[in-house]
Amino acid sequence: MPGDAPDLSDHPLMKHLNAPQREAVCHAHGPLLILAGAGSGKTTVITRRIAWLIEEEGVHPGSILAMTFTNKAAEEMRDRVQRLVSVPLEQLWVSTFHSFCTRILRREGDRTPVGRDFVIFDPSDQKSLMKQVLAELHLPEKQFHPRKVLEVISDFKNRCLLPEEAREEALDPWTRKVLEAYDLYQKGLRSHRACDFDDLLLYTERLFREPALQTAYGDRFKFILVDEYQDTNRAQYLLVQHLARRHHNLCVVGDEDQSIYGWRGADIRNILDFQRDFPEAVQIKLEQNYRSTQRILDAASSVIANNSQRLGKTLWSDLGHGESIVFKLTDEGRLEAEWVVQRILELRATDAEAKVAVLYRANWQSRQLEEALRARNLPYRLVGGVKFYERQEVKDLISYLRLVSNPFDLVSFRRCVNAPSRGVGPTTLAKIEGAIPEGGTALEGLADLLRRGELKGRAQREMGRFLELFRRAAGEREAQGLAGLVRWVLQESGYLQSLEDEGTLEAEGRIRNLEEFLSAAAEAESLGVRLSEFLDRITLAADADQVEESAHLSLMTIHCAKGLEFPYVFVVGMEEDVFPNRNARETPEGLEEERRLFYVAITRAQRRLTLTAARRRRIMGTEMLGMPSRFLREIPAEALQAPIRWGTELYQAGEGVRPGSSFTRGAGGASVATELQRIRGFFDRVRAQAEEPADPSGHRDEQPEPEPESRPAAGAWPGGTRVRSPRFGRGIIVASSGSGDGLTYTVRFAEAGEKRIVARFGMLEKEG
DNA sequence: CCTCACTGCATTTTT
DNA sequence: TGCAGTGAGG
Repeated sequence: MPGDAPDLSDHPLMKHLNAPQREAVCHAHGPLLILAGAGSGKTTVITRRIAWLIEEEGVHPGSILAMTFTNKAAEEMRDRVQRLVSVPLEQLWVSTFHSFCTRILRREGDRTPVGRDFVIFDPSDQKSLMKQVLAELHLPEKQFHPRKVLEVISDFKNRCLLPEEAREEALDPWTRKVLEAYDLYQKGLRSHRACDFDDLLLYTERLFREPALQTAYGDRFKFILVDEYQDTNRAQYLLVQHLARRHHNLCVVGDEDQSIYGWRGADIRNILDFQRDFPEAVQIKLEQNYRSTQRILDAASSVIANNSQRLGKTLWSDLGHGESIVFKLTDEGRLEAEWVVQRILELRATDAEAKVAVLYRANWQSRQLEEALRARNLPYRLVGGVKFYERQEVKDLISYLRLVSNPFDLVSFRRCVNAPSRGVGPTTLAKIEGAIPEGGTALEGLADLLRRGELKGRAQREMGRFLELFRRAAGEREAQGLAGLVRWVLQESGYLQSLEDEGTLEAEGRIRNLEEFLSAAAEAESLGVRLSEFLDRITLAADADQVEESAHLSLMTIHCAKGLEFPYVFVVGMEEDVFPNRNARETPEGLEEERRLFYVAITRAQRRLTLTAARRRRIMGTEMLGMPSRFLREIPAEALQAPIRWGTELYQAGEGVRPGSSFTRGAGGASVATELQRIRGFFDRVRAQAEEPADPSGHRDEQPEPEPESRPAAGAWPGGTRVRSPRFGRGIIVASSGSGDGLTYTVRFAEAGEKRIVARFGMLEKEG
């Protein structure tokens, strides 16, 4: 192989590497695109390449910048490089995009609207600020759902558009209103001296547009490496372009088939177009998989082959064919969970140490699994869900610390001023906020109010103490360090006391959480972390960061599982509307992303993959019938332990029932039993007409049997149709689903935002 | 101003 | 199902 002289294979850094991997490791200069299939030893290649640069090319660690998406990935990368090289790596920049940006903004932030002592707002802070904004603009939350508005704003930010710049994108009245909210929201953030997650990227990208800074940092980072490049959004893309413009030593690693963050603004084109951005780029494909058996890879390849947005890779393995993939259809969600638990118990009987993961599409699906696991006393590790730092008591405590760190943070002020309860309600709060001097802080406003004697009774007494707390906090911070400050705040605020007074089991749990927080602070302090950095870390901590790979049984979403591997993997909830998710189903791109997600799920498995579904399931309190996921059809029959007998299975799963229709037992309509009867009758008629559908070898050919729920029925209005509703006014059809009586449109109304309208009831009229 | 109870509504996925 | 937002009563 050219460029792969035989002597290189003997190099310690090349040990156990295949030819493309070696090529990637020693490619030092010029742009490089590494298309790393799942399980192809990507991290090994990246870390050895960094080691190679340092040891063989003599590159100073301080000139290397490596970007990842999670802290965990960053830490692992740093650790592994450190084991390979002989020099200390303090100067090496390995960090997530977000912490990289935070670091830059803390250094150079004088040039941004929020200065360098900003706080980072997490989603709940964003939401409370947004509510404030919507109230101020008199926008009803019914039509301007705070989360939805924030989503649209986030979209703009991910594309590097500030309010003024997004104007031509905002065509309909609804979006124009959102733009007003965006503008006010940014002003709010500014006066709080706060950044949300997106601002970190956006502001940093702005900074790097300045020639002076671009040159300074571009010069400094002579070698840049980006992991998970397929997940970068526009802001991240531009950021990297700015930095790499100088030296062109940009190595990006990614896999377009594992791009699963499109909804967060990730743009798969970034990786698809890398060759266009850097025509001289070298492309290396890593296709040998060291993780899974061939059977698992066959299934994965066959599934992903249904996607169009690809560069194309074919994974192969020399680990042998391995076990067949099992699919189990159960009657009901609870039985599915119990079946999975039963299989795990059997597994444990032969291999007590077996590492198992149960993966699902959305967090709510963990509940039934947890119940089944607890019933059998099986310990497990749940990843994601309610995060530690988002718990009420922890957030309360954090709000004190944030206010100490940045007194302009009004959201935190509002939170801690009445936690524990100090008799400050909306009235007093409004008074305080009204007293805030121009460009001043809430604490100053409060001090003013007290001086003028405008607070009476309990409020006066409590607020005096509250203010005193913050007067002394700075001193305590100096004198006691991080952990000392936390302990002091817990005591002096009366927060701990109020929990102790409660004396309930719940309060005890909260106290334990606060103690855990305290030890986290102590640990950070021992590492020399200061308050503001500690707060940054907390808010930028990700779900994926808390994965313990030593756990024997892990429950997590597929998103969280990306990058991980497990000998035994269960993927549960393989049903239409669950996976693929109901909302993603509407568009081809959405469906392709779901399929990539399934691909990610499959390729987590090393030895054994089990897929399960349920015919009936309680979702949001109502009984739903679901059809098996269309993705199951994309798995080759040869890879399965037993063929999926579609005719029969669909029969029992309730083909012919409108997905999304629900039955309330007895009440006013059909019971589940009579509904099933109806379905059986329907299917009996189908079976009478059609040939025996259970032919195991033929089921893949009878394919594209119309899928009534995804294809709008004939006569349905296509997307883009302008309509009028008596209730919501003028709008435009964004999507449609179902057929017949179930035909449902998703309509973006000019005034009312997006609504789902059942055609039969909605009285929609076409507009000329 | 706080607490409790009721109702109505929503579930993707996360740095 | 469970949470969050609202309203009545203490």
